[in-house]
Parts: sequence; structure tokens; C-alpha cells
Amino acid sequence: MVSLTPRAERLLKALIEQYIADGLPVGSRTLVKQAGLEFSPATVRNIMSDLEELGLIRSPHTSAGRVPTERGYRFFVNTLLAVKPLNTEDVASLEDRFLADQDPQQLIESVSGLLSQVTRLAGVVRVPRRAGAGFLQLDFLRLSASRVLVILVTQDGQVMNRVIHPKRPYSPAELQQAANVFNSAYAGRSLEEVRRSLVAALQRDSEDMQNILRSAVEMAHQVFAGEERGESPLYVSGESNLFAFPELSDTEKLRRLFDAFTAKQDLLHLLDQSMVSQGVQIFIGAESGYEALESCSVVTAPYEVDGQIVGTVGVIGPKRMSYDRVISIVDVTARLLSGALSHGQPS
Amino acid sequence: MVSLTPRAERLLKALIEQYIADGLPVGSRTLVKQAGLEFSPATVRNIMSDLEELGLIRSPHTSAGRVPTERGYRFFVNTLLAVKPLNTEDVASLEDRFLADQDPQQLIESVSGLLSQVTRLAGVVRVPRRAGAGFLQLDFLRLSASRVLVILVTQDGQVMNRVIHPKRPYSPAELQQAANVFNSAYAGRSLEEVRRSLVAALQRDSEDMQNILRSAVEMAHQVFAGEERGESPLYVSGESNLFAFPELSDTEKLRRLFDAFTAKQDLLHLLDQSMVSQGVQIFIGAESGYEALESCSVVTAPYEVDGQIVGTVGVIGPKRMSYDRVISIVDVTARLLSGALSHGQPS
DNA sequence: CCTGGCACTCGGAAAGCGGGAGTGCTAAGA
DNA sequence: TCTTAGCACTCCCGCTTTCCGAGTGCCAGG
Repeated sequence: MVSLTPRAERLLKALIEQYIADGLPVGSRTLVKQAGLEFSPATVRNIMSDLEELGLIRSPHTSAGRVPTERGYRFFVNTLLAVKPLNTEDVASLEDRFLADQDPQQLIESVSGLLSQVTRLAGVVRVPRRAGAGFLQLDFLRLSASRVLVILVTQDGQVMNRVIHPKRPYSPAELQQAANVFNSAYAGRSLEEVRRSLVAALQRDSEDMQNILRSAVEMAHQVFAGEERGESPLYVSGESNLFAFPELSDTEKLRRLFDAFTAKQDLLHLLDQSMVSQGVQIFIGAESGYEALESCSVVTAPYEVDGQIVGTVGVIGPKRMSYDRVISIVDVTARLLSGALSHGQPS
Repeated sequence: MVSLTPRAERLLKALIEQYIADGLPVGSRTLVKQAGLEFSPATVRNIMSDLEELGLIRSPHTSAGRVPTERGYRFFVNTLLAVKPLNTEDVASLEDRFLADQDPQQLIESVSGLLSQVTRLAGVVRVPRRAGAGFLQLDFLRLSASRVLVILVTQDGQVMNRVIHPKRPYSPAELQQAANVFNSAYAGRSLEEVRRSLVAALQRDSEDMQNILRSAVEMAHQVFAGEERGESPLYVSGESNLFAFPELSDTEKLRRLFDAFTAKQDLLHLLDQSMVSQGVQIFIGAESGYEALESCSVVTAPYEVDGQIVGTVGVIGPKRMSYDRVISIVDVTARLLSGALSHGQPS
């Protein structure tokens, strides 16, 4: 990576902070005044020129000030940024928000709203892939002759359900029996294991399989199929906060961005990506690799249940965002969420 | 209501259709050419002048063409619009979309996406208030010493669940027993009845109540409380389609609109309002009574389960929308949805 | 009552015009 | 060698001006 003189670093830092604050290209004169530098605008211009050669800043046009490039932001967050820990009352106010909801599913959902409110940007939450969770219980409930409700419960209290239409009617007793067989066979295994086992069972010659169990397997398989093809476990909140930023007000960009929010595909990939490593991750502009996000930055942090990373929380905003604040908030939120999910309830 | 000469009606109809088509104020000359009228621009101007006095159209400024006012649109949809029934292949393609999903809950959710796709506007769906549905079964599942998962199933196959934290630990056997008592007491009653009965039971002196049943009641009550305060049963899709309309591209309006989409409160009220009467309803601009929707029109139709209105589907777009097309689509969709929900599965 | 004609109005695009902010360069001073 | 003041230059931005054309309202003749 590039190395800069201390002075140049100081200058770059001041410039980026200024630009983050008001979004206007910043020139040498204003920079000197604003940052209280002890050297003259001319000197600043020289240094700026160097920074521009290094690709850290650029001028939008000949006679405007400079704005940070993506490389500039990257350098800024990598080496210039002192992430100030959130002051205690901020942390406390965040903590308060975590006590309100007890249901883990709801809690997780609410976090995206929480993030968007305190950062005034868009908040996202990637909820755990259920396939990894432990299987607890399966229930078959007869709704009518042709419709059976399958309810699948995981050990962490998540519930999936699905109405299926079996090929022949079953009596409640049969259904009960099927569920029992199923539950005793798979109790405590992970959903992924259950799934693999099911696939194997279905491929095996099943002539000698009891009809009822076979149905149970088929039903459960349908549940997994439904899981598989989507209901994408991703929540986005506060999208409309992004209207406030003039650099995003180009209608076409906005449309792309909102399409990405609803399509969710790209966001999912991005958040999954950030699940592999621990701690806060930052994607600046094109770094995310998705066109729709190219004028945005994304700050993410994975959260855990009992030491195991299961999902990601994050914030999406313009590249010009208060990284220090956002980073702390995302970090603390991920920690708090991990805590809230790991040990039952506080009281 | 105002009455117009046949010629004026024809003119107004042509004008509005033209304006709907391209969104430009339409002048006398273009109107004559476009609509193939057999009288001259001057005559058209005279008639337009009359229409303007009646408040059906207006000029944005002295020398632009005319655009419809809200009254104009209203008159248009009330008396000028011949809702052409959808041609059969369109209906068929809609029907196809209803076969894919079988789970009623999922089906209902998917309809908003369907509507937004075929109209290229925003689709909304108000899902049934679950309180009216019939109670089928309650289950208590022990997740840990301090956490119990409550699962409540209605007769139409909807599942609600919630994790609660009882004051003292219960054994699986106790939970099972509690569920049994509860289920035999309330099987088949409507949720509303169950709820009322619960409240009464809780108020009654409960000293002599078995501790376990009391807990069951409390748990179930918590489930209802969760139901009560929200999880607003409303789906919106295709919001980003609205970016395409220049008349909505004012950032401030857009922000308001999207805030309304996420707050949902106003939309809920509006859709509830349209549940009271049968058939398609149309709210043009300020008619909806909500500021955020003042440059939009909303077309809604209630849907039923077994003859009973339970929810509403609808479309939100600019006032300048193809009412005939949208009305048919919303109408057919509501009917198809009613059909799909009323009798099990087709095959 | 319709229609062609005509003067008029007004918005919007293009063009012109400072002013100002900011730059790069140069030359002098530390 | 580095800093700084000075200066010419550039180019955006906001302002006005101009011009064009679409559209109107009105009038007078069919």
C-alpha cells in the first residue's frame, strides 16, 4: 500500500472528513481554514496534487475542489480512521432496544429497523440459514381431506410451515404416527443432515418402505424444497432514508438500488461473503462488485449464536458516510444481537 | 353529477386516453389528429374551454395543452370508461400464476408481486385479519428451561408462533397436558371467541385454576397480544416500478410515498376501507385522504374465502394509469384469489 | 354553430455573460 | 530544498436574453 508523509495523511483525513460532512468538493483555501492547518493554501495545493497522482482524490472538474476517490476512502478507513467507541449512553440506548422483543425471529427482524433508525441510512439483516439449525420436531396437521399442514420446528425456536397436498388422504392417526416415526429418527440432528438423509431415503428403493413413512419423508422433503427455493431470509429497512442524499438522487441509480433491495439476490451474496470472516467489514463503492451498489458503501458485521456465526447485520449508505459512527454502531449491534441470541432471556 | 354533450364526452375521453398514454399536456391540434375527430381544432378549443369551466381539465399554464383534473379522471372512470374484460389468454396467464403456490399464506403474499409485474405498478395485498379465522390447534414446545415455543394453527392453515418466557419452568409432560386441555376446550371456535373467553378466564378469580392451565391461558394470551400490536398484515411489491413515471420523480413526493409504503399505516386504513364494499374501488389522488398518495391512484378489490370478504388486493400507480387495464387485472386477480382460497386445490 | 385566421402568451431550449472559486505555475524567500 | 505569495487561467454556476413553437382566445365570415 502507499505510504504518505504524516502531513499528507493529516491533510487527506481532514479533506475526507470535510467532504463527508457537507458533500461539497473541498478546495485548498477552505481546507486550511476549516482544519486550522498551519501551512498555506499553496502548500496544500502541492500536497493535494501528490494525493491526486496517487489516486486518492480527484477533481470533478478543473476548477472545483477535490473529492475522495474510492481508493481514498479505502485508505481512510484502513489507516486514518480512529474508530471511537460509542459513548456509553449510546450503547445503553441501543441495549434498551434489545429488551423489547424476546422472540428471536422477531428480534432479528427488528434489528434492521433499529440500524436504519440510528444511522439514518438503510439497515439490512441476513437471518440465519435455517438449514444449519438443529431439527427439533415435525408435525403433521390435517386441514382437510386433501390438505395437510406440515410444521417444522428447529431447536432455536424457528418455525417453518407449509401446506402440502398428499396423493391420498390420511387419517389423523396415520399422520400422528408418521410424525412420531420421523421425529424419533431425526431428533436433534441438524437440518442439513436431515435433508441429506431424506434425499438418500428417497433415492433408495422404497418398495418395502411403509407407505405412511414414505409420505412423511415426501412431505418433509417438500418443506425443504420450499426452504430451498427462497423466501430469501433478508430484511431491509429504512430505504427511504437514502432519498436524503443528493449524490443518490439520480433517478436511474435510485431505481437500480431499490431493485437490488427487492431482488435481494446481490445483497444476499454480499452479506454471505461477509459471513466468512469475523468483525466489521466495509465495502466501498465498486468493491462490493455489484453495479447497483457502486455509489454506495456497505458496512457489515456477522453475529453469532453460541460462538457460531449465523448471520450478518449491516448498513447501506452513500460512500460519503460517517464511517467511524456507522462502524461502531454496526459493531455494537452485532455484538448485542449475538448476546441476545446466545443466552435465553436476560431477566 | 355534470352532464355533457355526447361530443364533449367523446372529446374528454380521447383527451384523457391520450394523456394517459404519453403524459404530455394535449392540445387541440394534436387531439384532432390523434383521435381522428371530424371537427376542427377551433371547435375543440371551444369545447375544451367548457370542460375547463366544469373543472374536468385544466392547463398547466397559458399556452400548454390540457391535462385532466381529479374530477376529470373521476368522471372518466365513472361514466366514460368501458372496462374491457381481459382477453382469455391474459386471464389464462394469470391463472397459471395461481397454480404454482399452494400454501395459502404464500399464495396471498405472492399476489402483490404478481400484480406489480403485470401492471408494472406497485401491487399491494391486505392479508386476512387472523382473529376471524377458526382455531384449530395450539402446541407448546419446550426449547429450553426458560423458553417455550407456542404454535397456533388456524383452520385455514395459517400458523402463528411466538417464543414466551414462562415464570417457572415446565416439563414437556406438563406442556403437553396444558395443550390438550386448551385444545379440547377451544377446538373449532373462532379466534375472536377464544380471545374473549381467554380474557374472561384471566379476569375470573383463578385461585382454583390449575396452575398449568393458567399458564396455558397466559401463553396463548401472549400470542394474541403479539398478534394485536402489529406485524402488519400487508404486502407491497414493485415499488420501484413507480420510478419510471416522471410525474412522481420529485424526490420529496417519492420519499413521502415510500415512507407510506414502509409505515403501512395509511395503506392499511385505505385497504380496510375498501373491504366494506364489494367489487373494484378506485381512489383518485386526494380521494384517498392521505397526503402521501395525493399524486397517485389506488385501485382495489376485496377477495373472499367461502363467501366472506377477508382481505383486499390492489394496485398503486400515478393518477395517469390505464384504468381499464388495471381495473380488469385487479378484478380478475381478486376473483382468482378468492377461488384459489375457497376450495382446496384444483387437481 | 362551425371554422379559418390572427394576435398573443408563455414555457423551454439555446446562447451569452459575469463572478467566483479553485487550480497550476513561477519566482522569491527561509 | 521546501514553503509561500502572486498571478494568469479555467471552468462551473447562476443569471439574463433571445428565440422558437405550441397552444390559446377571440373574431369575423361561411
